[in-house]
Amino acid sequence: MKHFSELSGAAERVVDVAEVLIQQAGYNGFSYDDVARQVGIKKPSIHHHFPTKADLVAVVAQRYTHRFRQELLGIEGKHAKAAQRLTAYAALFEATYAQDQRLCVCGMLGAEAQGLPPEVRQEVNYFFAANLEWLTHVFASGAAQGGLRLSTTPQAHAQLFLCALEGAMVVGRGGTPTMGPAMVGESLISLMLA
Amino acid sequence: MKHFSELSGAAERVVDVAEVLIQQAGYNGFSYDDVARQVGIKKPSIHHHFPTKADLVAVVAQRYTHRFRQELLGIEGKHAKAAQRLTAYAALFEATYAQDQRLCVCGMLGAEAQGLPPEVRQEVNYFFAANLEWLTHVFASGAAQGGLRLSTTPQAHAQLFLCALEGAMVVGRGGTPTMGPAMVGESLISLMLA
DNA sequence: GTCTATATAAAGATAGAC
DNA sequence: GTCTATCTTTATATAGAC
Repeated sequence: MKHFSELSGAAERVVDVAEVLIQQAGYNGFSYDDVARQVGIKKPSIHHHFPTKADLVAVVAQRYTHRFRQELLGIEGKHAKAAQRLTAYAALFEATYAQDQRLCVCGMLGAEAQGLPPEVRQEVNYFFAANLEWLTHVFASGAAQGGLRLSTTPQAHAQLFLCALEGAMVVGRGGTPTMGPAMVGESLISLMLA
Repeated sequence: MKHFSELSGAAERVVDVAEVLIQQAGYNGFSYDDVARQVGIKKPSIHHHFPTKADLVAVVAQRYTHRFRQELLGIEGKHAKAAQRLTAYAALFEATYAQDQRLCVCGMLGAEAQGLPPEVRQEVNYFFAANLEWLTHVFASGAAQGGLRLSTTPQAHAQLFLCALEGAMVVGRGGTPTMGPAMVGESLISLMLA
């Protein structure tokens, strides 16, 4: 598969637009023509960069995951305590959601997963696995350092935290203003403070 | 809008099939022809019962929400303690998820909400509002009775609980086996036991 | 890299017969 | 209530010129 680091300028603009469209409407909710119009080129030019829709979306997910992992490293460099890291982690989701209630790319694709091409599913899966691994480490450290009080395994806390944030982006999108990821994350963290 | 209680036998079979298709692939992931084939009739017959796709999906969501509220009443009749009610509530999500990782109808439609017809969005919104109201009451009761230890408002706990369960159905659908709604719910409940 | 033109299939929806 | 036939639009994708 193509790697996002090898994209030309035009191809990168295509990925930029496709990413937002996926966050808004999902894999089945946008077309090559939507992308073409927003980028300002024609449909066949999109196919030139990404022969199939599966190619395009896989690269979108790949780049999204890579950037997310960069953010995780950034959090590790900026915060020492587990609770601070979790707050910063929730803020990543909040930053996306604050832009017109955009969804996590992989949250949206995860919901649609059953009908997606394998290469896309694989990238989505990798995103969740990487996040769970990172969160598991944070919870284990928090428990060891005494800052967090766990009621079960670090793995289960990681799963719970990720699910709560992904869910926060889905719930209430219908219209009624509800709590966003940052507040949901804060509620959960407050339950685990030692 | 049509009410699900007025559906003919054939129309109800259409709704049955559409419900599962929505859970698997979402609003944009299935077609009238998919429904027609599975029901065993032709496409125009579906249009006879539901002129537009928005009509059909709105009725699916409407019936889904009604049945969910019946389940909530059932839980109230079966369990007195807040913690028990929350476990039973999580089991509702687990029962759906256990069938080929089917999603909550309104979780899926919530993710797609930005591109959906207003009448569908309204039903989805009503589902979330009804669930949050019920959960808020359970948490308030649990705190008053002393069975649950809340770190913030009952409203925030309700939001957190619903988000965690909806998220649990999305995360890990990519392939890696992770925790389902029942386990995520149990992890969260264990954090709140007094 | 981008375009015009085109192929092919599928989508949502309607008309009108039975 | 169901069907065949059809309309119209859109989707993904390709061929080949510039």
